[in-house]
Parts: sequence; C-alpha cells; structure tokens
Amino acid sequence: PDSLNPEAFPAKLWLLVNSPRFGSIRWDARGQGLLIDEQPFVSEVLGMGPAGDGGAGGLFKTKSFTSIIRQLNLYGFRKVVKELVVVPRSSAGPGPYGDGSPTWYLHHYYSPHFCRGRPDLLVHLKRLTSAKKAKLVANLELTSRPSGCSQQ
Amino acid sequence: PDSLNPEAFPAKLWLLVNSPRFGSIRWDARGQGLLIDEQPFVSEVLGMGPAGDGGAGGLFKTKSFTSIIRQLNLYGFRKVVKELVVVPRSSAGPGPYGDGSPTWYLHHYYSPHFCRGRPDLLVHLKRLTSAKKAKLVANLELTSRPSGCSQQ
Amino acid sequence: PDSLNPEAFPAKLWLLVNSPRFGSIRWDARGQGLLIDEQPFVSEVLGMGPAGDGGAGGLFKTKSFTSIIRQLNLYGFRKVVKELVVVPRSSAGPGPYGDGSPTWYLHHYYSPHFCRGRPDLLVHLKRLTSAKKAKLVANLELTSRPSGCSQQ
DNA sequence: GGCGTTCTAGAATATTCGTAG
DNA sequence: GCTACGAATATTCTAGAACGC
Repeated sequence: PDSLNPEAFPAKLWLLVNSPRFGSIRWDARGQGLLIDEQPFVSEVLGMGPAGDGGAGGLFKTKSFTSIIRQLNLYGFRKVVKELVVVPRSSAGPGPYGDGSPTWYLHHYYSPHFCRGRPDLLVHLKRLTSAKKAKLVANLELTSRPSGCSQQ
Repeated sequence: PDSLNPEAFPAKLWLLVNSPRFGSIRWDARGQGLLIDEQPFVSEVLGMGPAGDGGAGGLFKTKSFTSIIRQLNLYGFRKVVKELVVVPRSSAGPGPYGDGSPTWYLHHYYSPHFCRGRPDLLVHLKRLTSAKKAKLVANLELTSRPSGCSQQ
Repeated sequence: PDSLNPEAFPAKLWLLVNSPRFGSIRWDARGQGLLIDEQPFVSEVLGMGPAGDGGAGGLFKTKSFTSIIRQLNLYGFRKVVKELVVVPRSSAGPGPYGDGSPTWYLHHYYSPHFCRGRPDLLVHLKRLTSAKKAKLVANLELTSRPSGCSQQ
C-alpha cells in the first residue's frame, strides 16, 4: 500500500547520498548513517555558495541548513551520539572545498529505515505529524520492530 | 535587585554589536534591531572560518550559529518579518568576506530592551524559563507596558 | 487588537501592487480589486527576471502562478465575475512585455479588506484554515459585514 | 537555581497536488 | 473548463527538554 513519492524528502535524500556528484553528503563507514558536511552542503546542494547558482537543480526550495535538519527530524532521523564530531582539517581529504574553509560542522544522523543498498526500506520512512503520531500511539504499531540495517 | 551580569549573553551581545571590530553584527538603520550576517559571523565571532583561530577571544563556547539563535529567543528577541530583505552581493560593501562568498543569510532580530545607546535597558533582558514564564502568567504582567525604544 | 499583521502574504501582495516597479500587478480602475497579468507576473515576480537577477528578491519561493492563486484563496480573495476578462492586445499599452506575446491571462481578484489607500484594512486579511473557519462559524462573526472599499 | 549548549518538536505559514462542484 | 478548497508535505520561527557547569 505504500509507495515512494519521488518528490518527497526521503527520495531526495537517497538521491543525494548515493550520488558521487555531491561530496558533502555520504554514507558513514558502515552504511548505516548519514554524514553531512554543513558548509559544503550549503554551497553544493542548497546553492548558497561561491558559484551562486541554483545548487543541485533546485532540489530544495530552502537555502537554510536548519530546514534540512528539521526535515530529518520530521522523518525520524536521530543524531548519532557525539563520539567523534571533531572537525579536523581534512576529514574528506583535501577535497574540493579546500582552500579558505578548513573546518566545518560534520553532522551524523541515522534512521533504521535509511541504509546503504536497501532502497526497499525507504517506504517505511514516514513523515511524523501530530495526527500520525497519535495514531501510532493508538495502534501500538505492531509492524515496526526495530530492525538492524543488514537484516531482512 | 537586578544587575547586569557581564558574563551573560546580553552583555556579550551588547559588546559585539557596538564593536567596530565585528562587521558581521551591527545595528539596523534605526538602532532598534540587530543585523547578523550568518556566514561571516560564524567565521568572525565563532571561529569556524578560514582563520581557524578561536574567533572573538572565546566569547562563546559554541561554534554553532543555531545556538546563538536559541539564545536570542531565550532572551525574548524576535525575528523581524522579511519585508524585502534581498541580500545581494554587497550589503556590507565588498567587505572583508568578499571574494568567494557572494551571498549569505542576513538575520534581523529585535527586542524592546535592546536599543542602540540605551545600555540601561539591558537589565530587562531576562532569560525566559518555564518557571519564569509561569510566574509571568500568574502575575499578569503589570509592569510590561509595551515601550518604544526612545522613550523614558 | 492586532497592530500589524505578521502574516507575510498580505504584506507581500500590498508591496507588489503598490510598487511601480512591477507592472504586471496593479489595482483595477476603482482601486477595489487586483489585476494580475499572468505571464508577465511569472517572469517579473516569480522568475529570474529579465536582468537575470532574482526577480522580486525571492519574495516567493514558488515559481508557479497557481500557488499565488492558492494563496489568494486562502486569504479570502475571490475572482471577479467574468464580465470582461477578455485579454485584448493592449490592456496595458504596448507595454514592456510586448512583441511576441501580445495576449495573456488577466486575472481579477478582490477582497473587502484589500483596497487601494487603505493599509489599515490589511489586518483583517486572515489566513483561512479549517480550525479558524470553525471558530468563525461558531462566533458568527458579528463584525464582518461585507464592507465596501471607501467606507469608514 | 541559573545559564549555556544541543537536539528535537510545536505551531503557523507556504507550496503542491488532486478533486469536488 | 474553471474555481475553490482539502490534504499532505515543505519551510520558518520559536520553544521544550535534557544535560553539564
């Protein structure tokens, strides 16, 4: 009964994280979480950068990184506990962002329904609204046993 | 019974906005609101920029601009509605931020207790907590008649 | 009880219709309704603008004219009955939109709270939501007798 | 208890899509 | 065909909650 809306946030996120074109957003080492370099992402995807162009083809209408974070939370993503959020000079190599901006914020988010190589899980990424959350509480959600990434 | 803690947020904000050293934060034209250029502020004050130094002498522990926004809201600042806030290439002149970063976010916040040339009003800038807000509701706020900036 | 309408759309509309910069949106002859030339509006306000700039300073995030119509309806505007919605060759003179597209859609909308020279009425322009409409029905709104533009 | 920082959520408006009338 | 509106998502601004100092 569920299909993936290609226009909605999960599909856009999936597209970005799997595209080699966007170095600012990628999988973490285990493919179970999302890594985003804030300032490069703003330039590269949201189009606020030096190029001044529209960024990633107008994938998002916003130019605010906070709006991306709000979307992640609305879809149930959580921040990975701060083990290693240090931002050294070259976490992604010298890279294309390199010269004037040696440091930036590295964000690490995850969702049990967002894993590398598992596009079939995307249909479980639901936008959480007050109404839906009320329903979820009422139904107690039998089908949503927390699932690791590599199972099925 | 109220005094201004020189270590607290209002004092730091006052220092920044009145210092010619920090071009990324300044008064608006009428001296009744605060203008902050996000990306330059992050570099200049929070120390996340090309310089890679500690920014404004460790005035803030955070390097996140969102934390500054949270503080502004906790102290009762509100965002000025976007009238026509185009932020073209040089709202601050070619400026020191110049070459590769043509656009950035311009934030406009205000508080009735934060006005240019009125340091005496700063003592009214109180951090709003749940407890204090409850008290305010209970007391029905007799003393807070809306006050313009230049009065007294 | 409302001093200034914090809702953005009415303010933006007011700005546009009163600005000589935007020829595609203007008052009708009696100042009681809004005239919008669709294609020129899309180019001038929603689009990139002829100068390749951001159009109207990113006033709207949408590029769809239908979204503007949706907003008009949400704020209670109605289409003027189709007496004269014909689109002659030069309703605005030869005009700057001129050569290849001599005809376009002319939209005529009105609201009792949107009249030329009456910015004081703007506070009555409320966004209509299901909840608010329910309240309005409940209160039966004694004060909202349909009012002509030149009254008071 | 207060304050600063961080992460998440609430609430209102904005945008899009579909469809009843 | 056209107009208005419901509903879902998107964006923005503000606030709640938890934790450390």
